[in-house]
Amino acid sequence: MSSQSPKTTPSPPQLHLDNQVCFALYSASLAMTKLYKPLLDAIGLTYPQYLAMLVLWEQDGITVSALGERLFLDSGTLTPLLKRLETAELITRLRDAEDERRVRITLTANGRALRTPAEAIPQCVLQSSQCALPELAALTSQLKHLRSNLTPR
Amino acid sequence: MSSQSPKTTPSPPQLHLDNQVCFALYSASLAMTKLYKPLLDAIGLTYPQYLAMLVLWEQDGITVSALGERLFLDSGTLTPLLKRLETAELITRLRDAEDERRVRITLTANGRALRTPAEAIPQCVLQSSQCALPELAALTSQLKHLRSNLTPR
DNA sequence: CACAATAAAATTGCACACAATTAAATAACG
DNA sequence: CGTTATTTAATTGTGTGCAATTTTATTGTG
Repeated sequence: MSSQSPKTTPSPPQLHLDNQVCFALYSASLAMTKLYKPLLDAIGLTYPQYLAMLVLWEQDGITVSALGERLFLDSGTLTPLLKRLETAELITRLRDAEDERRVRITLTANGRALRTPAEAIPQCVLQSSQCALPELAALTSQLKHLRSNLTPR
Repeated sequence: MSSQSPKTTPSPPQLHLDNQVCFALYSASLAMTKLYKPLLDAIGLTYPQYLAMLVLWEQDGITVSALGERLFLDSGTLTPLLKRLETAELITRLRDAEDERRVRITLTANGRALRTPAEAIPQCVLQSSQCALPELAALTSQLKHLRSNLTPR
């Protein structure tokens, strides 16, 4: 004799949006990307392009597949992204003479030089995040742990 | 007099990929989506469509903008997504008679019925994540806190 | 009531993500 | 040595995300 419609039951708590880790993760990640947007616009990169550049600043001359392993992305995502970085003259894409299947990504002078303005970004993000550094470090480590649990070997 | 190339300096630690919260967040979120993929394929939803359905199972008849506020997504993302859910006959999209600018999203019988198989998913994800529930709950709350700090009011 | 300001969706254009397939090169093996 | 298997990128097609613009409807103001 409730006033509710006879055919519907309330959604169970385990299905509530705000109880889902997956949504907290998804929405926090999108919010983070939006925070980076204006900073990256200033140096002409998109967020995934910035991640690729972070790897290249550490390991120049890496192959597409090695880059993909660092970023957890495949050639379907990376090939067009890298072509755009090439068009922007930040990298070159060259077949490896040793093994013609491989494509090596090498920074141009422009690409190397872009690191200098990029070095200011992490500090900038830290401040906007309104979070303490140790808190963020702890979160990073928990997220890596979760990621490694979620990623099939 | 080092053996290194004279023009390059090692990338500073604050730029290292594995020291970035943003990348931990980004890569964990993508890994989570991949974990959901086979479960959602079984009920014919993509991951963002599933999130929209979670909201609708809680609040049927909501407007597009209210849905967007829950999901932190705008009409540019939601309109095509909702059209696909309409084509799949899970929802209807109807202009509000009170205010013709608004579009109300209402579940169809199929859409309501889909909740039952969906109820098994969270348990399933929990197990695959190899994480303890309290750990995930704590992470969820930290992520929400971060998201609210990152989201401009 | 006219008319400017505001609000809600939709549209357009660009850049991811990713599954699935294809193409080319190398490795493995009988 | 030749054929099969494997590896590496590229390609194709679908579905997001999001900025910017457009369209239509409502609200606010004189």
